[in-house]
This record gives sequence, C-alpha cells and structure tokens, in this order.
Amino acid sequence: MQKGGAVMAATLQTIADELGVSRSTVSNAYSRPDQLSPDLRARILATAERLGYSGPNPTARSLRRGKVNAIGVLLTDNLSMAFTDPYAVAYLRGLAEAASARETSLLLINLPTDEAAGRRVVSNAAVDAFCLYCVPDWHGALELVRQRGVPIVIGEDPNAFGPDASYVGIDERAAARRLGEHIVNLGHRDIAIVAHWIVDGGVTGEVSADPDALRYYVTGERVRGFRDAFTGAGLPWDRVRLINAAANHREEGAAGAAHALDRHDRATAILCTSDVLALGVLDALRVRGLTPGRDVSVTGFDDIPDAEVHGLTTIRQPSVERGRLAGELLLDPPEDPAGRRLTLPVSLVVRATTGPNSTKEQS
Amino acid sequence: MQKGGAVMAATLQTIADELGVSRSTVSNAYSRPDQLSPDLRARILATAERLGYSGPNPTARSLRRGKVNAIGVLLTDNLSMAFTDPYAVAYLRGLAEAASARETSLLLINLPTDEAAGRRVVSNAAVDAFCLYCVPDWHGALELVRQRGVPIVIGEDPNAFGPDASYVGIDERAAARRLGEHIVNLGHRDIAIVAHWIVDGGVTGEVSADPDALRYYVTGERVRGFRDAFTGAGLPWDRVRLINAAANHREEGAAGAAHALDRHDRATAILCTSDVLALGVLDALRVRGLTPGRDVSVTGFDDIPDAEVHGLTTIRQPSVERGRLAGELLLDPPEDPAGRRLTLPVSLVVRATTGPNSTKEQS
DNA sequence: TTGAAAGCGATACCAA
DNA sequence: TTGGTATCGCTTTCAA
Repeated sequence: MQKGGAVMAATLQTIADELGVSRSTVSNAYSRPDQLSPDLRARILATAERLGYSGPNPTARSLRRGKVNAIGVLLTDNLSMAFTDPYAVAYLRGLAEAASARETSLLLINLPTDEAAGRRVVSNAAVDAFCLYCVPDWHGALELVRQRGVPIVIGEDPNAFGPDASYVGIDERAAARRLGEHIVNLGHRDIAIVAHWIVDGGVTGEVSADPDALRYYVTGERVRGFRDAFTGAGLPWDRVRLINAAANHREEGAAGAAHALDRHDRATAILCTSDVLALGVLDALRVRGLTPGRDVSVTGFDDIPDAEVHGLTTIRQPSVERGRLAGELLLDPPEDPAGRRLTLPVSLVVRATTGPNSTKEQS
Repeated sequence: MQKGGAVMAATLQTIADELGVSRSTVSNAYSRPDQLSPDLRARILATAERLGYSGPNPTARSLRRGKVNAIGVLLTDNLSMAFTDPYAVAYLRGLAEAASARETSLLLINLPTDEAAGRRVVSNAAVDAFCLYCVPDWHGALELVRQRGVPIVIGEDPNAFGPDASYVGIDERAAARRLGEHIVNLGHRDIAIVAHWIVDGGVTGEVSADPDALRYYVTGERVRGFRDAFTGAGLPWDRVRLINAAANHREEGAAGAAHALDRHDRATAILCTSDVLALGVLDALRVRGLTPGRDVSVTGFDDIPDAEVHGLTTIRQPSVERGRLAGELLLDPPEDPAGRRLTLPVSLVVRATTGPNSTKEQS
C-alpha cells in the first residue's frame, strides 16, 4: 500500500498483504519462530527483506508489551558530573552491566535546570524504571518521576521517595564522622571543608550555612558527619570553615582550597566531600609548595583509582558494585521489601595526605 | 474502570470518563494548554492528580508521534571503553550536550558479543537515530542498524554505511603518518606498535597481521598510516613489531609494552593507537627505570587531559566538539548532503615522551 | 472551546 | 500451524 505516490514505510501489514497471510503470522515470524513452519517463516523473512521492512517497530512493540527494556538515569544538568567523576563513571558502569545482562539499555536523561523543560523531558522518557543518583534533590521534576509509577532506585537520601523506592547507599554521615575523627585525632583544630552543593549556584568560596539545613542530602550528611566528629571532641563548630565548590571538579577543588590556604590563619586540614575535589586541593598545595600530610592534611571521599596514586586518605565505598546492585534491584526486585534497601559497608583508607598537626596551636 | 478488583493504572480515558469530557480534551490539557479553557484544564489536572494519573504514557505518545526523543549509542561489549577512555567520555559528553539542547536523551546500548542477542537489543531500541562510535565494525547486528532506516552518524569508517549516513571523523591514516614520521625523523628504527583490536579476542601480545587486512577500521588506518611513514623513509615494515592489546585500557598498554621492552633487541620507540594505551606504556617504562623520550620514545593518540600531564607526544583531535557535531548532524541535518560529512582537523602535539634515538644502530 | 473518529504498529489470546 | 479480533494509550485532523 502506498499513499500519494510516496513510498510508505513497510509494516507488518505490508508483508502480510503481500503474502496473503495474517499479521499475526508475520509477527510470529519475528517474535515466536516456533509458532509457524520454517518454510513460511523463511518466505516471510525473504519478503520483508525485499520490501525493506526493518522489523517490528520497537515503539509499537513496547506499547503493546508494556515494557521498553530501558532504565532511565537522571543526570545533573550538563552531564558534567556523570562523565567526569571517576566514581560516578564506575557506578554507571555497574548499572549498565546489570542492565545489559537483562538486555536492557540505559536512557541517559539530562535534567535541564529549567523546571518546565525538566518536566517535559521526564514525562517523555520511555523507561521501565528510574535510577536516581547525583541528582539535585530539590528539582521539581523529581516529583514527576515518582508520579510515573515505575520502580525507582535511589542512591542518596534513603527517604527521598518513600519506602516503595529501592535504595542502595551507604551511611554517609557515619562515614564522614570517621574521617573527621581521624583528623581530630591527629590534632588538627584549624579545619576547612570543601564541598559541592553546600549552596546552589555557581560560587566557589567560603559560605556560612547551617549543616542541618543543607538542601543536597549527600553533602548535608557528610558535613553533619564531620561536625559529629568535631563536636564529639569538644571542637567548636563555628571554628570550621565551609567552602562551597561550584562543581564537583578538580579545578573547583583547587579554587576552593585557595580560600583555606591563602590567609594568615591557614587551615591545617581540609576535608573534601569527594576525591575529585581533594585532588584539586592537592594541586593547590603543590602550587604553593606545601606538602600534603605534613603542612596540610587533606581527605577525600570515594576512593577512586587516582586516590591511591596520590596517596589520598579517603573513605572507600563500593562503586561498580553499587551500580550493579541498583540495576539488579530494579530489574529483579527481591520479594522481601527489606531486601530492597541496601546499606553498603565503607572503610577508612589512611594514606599519606593526612598526618599530625605540626603547627603550634594558634588560639 | 477497574478490572477484577485490581486497580488499573489510570489513563487519559479514566480522566475523561471521570469528568465527562473526551480524551482529546484531556490530551490537550497536557500537550496543548492553549486549546482549552484554563478552568477546564485546571479541573482536568486536579482530577488527574487525584486519580494518580502519571501523565501521558511516553511510549504511546511516541508511537503516535513517530518520534521518541532519543539517540541510540551503540557501545562495545561491557561498556568498558565508553566509560573508561577519557576521549570517549568527552565525545559522549558532546553528543549528550547536542541532544539535551533538543530535549533528546541518549540510549546507551550495550551490544553483546553474541550475535543473536545483539540483534535483539538493536531491534528493541526505540530511538530516532543511531550514533556509531567505537563499535566493532564486523558485528552482524550493525546490518540491522542500517535496516532500521533511521538516520545514522558514524565516527570511524566513512564508508561503512554508505553515503546516506552522516560522518564526523578525522583522517586517521594521515594523522598516524604524522606521528610515524616524527618518530622516524628522530632516528628510530626499532619500533613497536601497541594497538587495540589488531586481532579480535582477548590476547595481549605480539601478533603478525597484514595491515591491509585488519578488521577494525580505526586501528587499520592508524597502522597503515604508521607504515606509510616507515616505508616512506625506507624502513622495512617487517622490522616493526605489532602488539595487540586485549582492551583499550591502561593496564593492557603496560602489559603490551612488556613485549617490546623485555627482550634483547628492545624497541626504542613505541607507538600506541590511543593515549590510554600510551599511559600504560609509560607505566611500564617507569617500573623498569626507563626514561620516556630518552631511553624509549612513546606516542599516543587523542590528546586526553592526562596526556599533557605526562608530557605525552600525541595527535590532538576534537573530542567534545566531535560528539556535539555528531549530535547536531543527527538532529538538525543540513540540507546539503556534503555538509553531513565532516572531516575534522588534527594536530601533532610534540611533548617530552619522544626524543632522538640514543642507542646505536643494531643491524 | 470541545468532541468524534481514525489511526500509530504491533502482540496475544483463542478459535479454527 | 494459521488467522480473527481486541486491545495497548495517545494524538490529531475535522466538525460541531
């Protein structure tokens, strides 16, 4: 069948008509080869080939089957983080592996900062499930994600989407506390924290913020964990400097470090909420001729491969494994609801960038 | 409407019935707010909210509209390369940026080595277009990709999919030749090439292969480019050692280098088909106490950020930009067919890892 | 401003 | 083994 002289794309019907069989049969030729004679099937396939039929339309098939074989992954605006931070990359790889094992693809959805656009993108995403990771928790489009009614796995705030959502994460606060205690035990008192998303917006520099009111869950928990350690040791919290990094990039880590280093009362320890930021801080030290672990102690978070190379003290958390588990929870959810909420173990890895405070107490 | 006591997911129809309006109207409330009174629209949205309607089903909408707002990206088995090689990551980022600007997502499709599975995955992929990059050219599922009849952009073999496919790439062979000439001009005669996918399969080690018969286009062209340089200088090709890397990973680069270094007639220059492999070669040199550029010259390909850090001599080619162009070609194809085939410029970046041959000629 | 009708392209049950 | 029929959920003219 053609229309107006233009060649219409072939469909199941085209093939069926051509051969005088029913669409069901043609469909079976593709989806259930055992349901028809090899002979007929061969004829159908040959005709399809001849007519340039590209096989069953995936969208139509998905509509009918109620399944699209895709997991939606929401990413921060401009994808910078997902493709830049080795930890996130490893996480994605694990997710992709789990998905791939089930012939499922990953739909990478770049969530625009603009709310309306964000909602549009989310509502157009044809996916069987969503994986939420490194997403600004406060984005209005996340509400839509929940409304979509598909399974969700989250990696950050365990309570963000209610008890129905699966969860694969770590105890962020306890992990940070361990780092903080390590630093306190080394005698440090002049401490700076370099963190991404303490405040929204693109500023890198010192900010003042209430740790109990940070909007980004992960940063909030980690900062609170640091505070737990400090106050537990009798160290007044208002003595700690909070430095916001405009992005989770190495360069921002270096820029942020400047605010802790280039002043008379220089910090003797800088805690970062990611290894990537910490590597930037190390860059800043190098430029200034300071030795990490001796002049200034530095800690990261994640334990990416480069952390070991640079001797960075950090928290090791599962990466590929964590992504893989997230994917499995989505695709093969365990019967037991408790099995859908996983808190993974972490460990403190002490390397060369932390050492005893060598300066004399200043106040 | 319910069925058998189970709550059915709400659809447009559910809302329409509830309010006694037609589905068209409900549809308009979502897709064309200007087509109905604000009042009615508000009532519809409120009812939808109350009934837990998640908004128009993306799959159904895509079927109807004939567009899914997604670009399919085929990736090598296990995604290792896409997420591991900084060059590929940058390319993907550019692609994602172009897509995102048009509210389009990226469907990352992991192409299983298994042919049947590969075909299944490709035929189920609901996408408006395909981007082919770093894909094993010989995979049978690629045939299906072409049959799908959607726009394609390729980044490797410009002739792989006929003249209809868009193309954004570089002159691989000429680029490699420049590297080869650089090395030859420095007086090197004992040369090894470390390359990914010279032969298929997981072996890392010396292989013998005819440069004119390599199955992977990119490696083939680069190896032929090296040969052009050597034979142009009167250097017999059979003196060059070909070392296959099992994967495009730093570790494999190091492993491959061993085959060129741990022998009496050690190579004085090692050319790699990617920076990632070259960094591995540098690792291998370090372990052996050899100095790059003095004891052994090393070259890479791509000019990833780490290349500069390590002083690697390499070919610089556009990365983010190249991905962005690929996305734009797919989403906003220029009228002029010639505009859909872009060969981008590259440059030779000479740094510290190459230097004059300091050993005396051995034969 | 609202609605009726006609698909979009395929799948799956149940008969024949 | 093959075919008929009823959807899947939505969009889009075209009329009213």
